[in-house]
Amino acid sequence: MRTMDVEDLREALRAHGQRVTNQRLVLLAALRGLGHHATAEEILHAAEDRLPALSLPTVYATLDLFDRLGLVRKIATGAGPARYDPVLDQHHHFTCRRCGAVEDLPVSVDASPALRAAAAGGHVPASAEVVVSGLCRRCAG
Amino acid sequence: MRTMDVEDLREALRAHGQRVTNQRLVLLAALRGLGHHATAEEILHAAEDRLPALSLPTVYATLDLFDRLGLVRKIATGAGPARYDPVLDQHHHFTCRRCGAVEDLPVSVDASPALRAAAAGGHVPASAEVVVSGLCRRCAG
DNA sequence: GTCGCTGCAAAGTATTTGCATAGCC
DNA sequence: GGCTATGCAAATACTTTGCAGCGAC
Repeated sequence: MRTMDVEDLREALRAHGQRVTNQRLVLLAALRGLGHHATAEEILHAAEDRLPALSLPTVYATLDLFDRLGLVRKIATGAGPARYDPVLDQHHHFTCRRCGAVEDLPVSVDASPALRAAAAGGHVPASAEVVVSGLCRRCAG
Repeated sequence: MRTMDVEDLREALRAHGQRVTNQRLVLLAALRGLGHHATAEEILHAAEDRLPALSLPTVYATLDLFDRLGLVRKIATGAGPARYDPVLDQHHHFTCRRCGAVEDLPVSVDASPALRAAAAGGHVPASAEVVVSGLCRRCAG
């Protein structure tokens, strides 16, 4: 699968009538560069050398925009701050109940019955994923 | 399936060396009585006539205990406060991105590959569920 | 009687809002 | 040039913590 680069982001933003700003370009690159499911604060720090005046509210606003455009997925863990996942293909998640860590589960599960059930209930489903929760390696050990 | 009643809760608490208190008995009954995926505050209000001095920290502590004992499931929505689900059988959830509402999806999906993948990754999985997110009837309309 | 649960107050963490300025289109 | 995004400060929302007294065992 093709990875999302700067040009793709420009296009996606324009297609939705959103402005192309440095903050948006750098923040998506920073999240992707971190290579894991980062928090807003981690993304802020990762981008600070390129945007020294960057603020946390901007990070939240930008990630929220990306989430609405389908460029990232916000993952609320229930333990600590939300994590953000750059979406490149369909995958599922493990989340630790104790520390809030999130890890990808590269398995294929057919969740379409759940999507259909949500639609049948009158809702407008956007995505379906399997969430496994428990204790991560670290917290269990 | 049999529903969890007061006697079951007594047993479950004793089996884990936990004390059987009025707050615990009333709070589980209140959550079950509400008939939906309630927030801590909703549960507090639902129990207030039976326990006028009940406090929100106690509600949180009690729901957290129930969650650890597997009597309820905490559902972090990412929009608004967490919801709590009295667990009686295996089911999945729809959550609204905008208002945080949670609804059951009475479908059967085989999520066991995801459980196995988590275990293979060194984690200790406790449960797996399909989470469909999107806009609920109300927010979409 | 002991130890854990509860209630209260307070703090802490995560996230959002209001407003003035800067910067994209 | 108009209008949106950003940065800053502050506020809000949610949840947890510390401690003293009560109640289960």
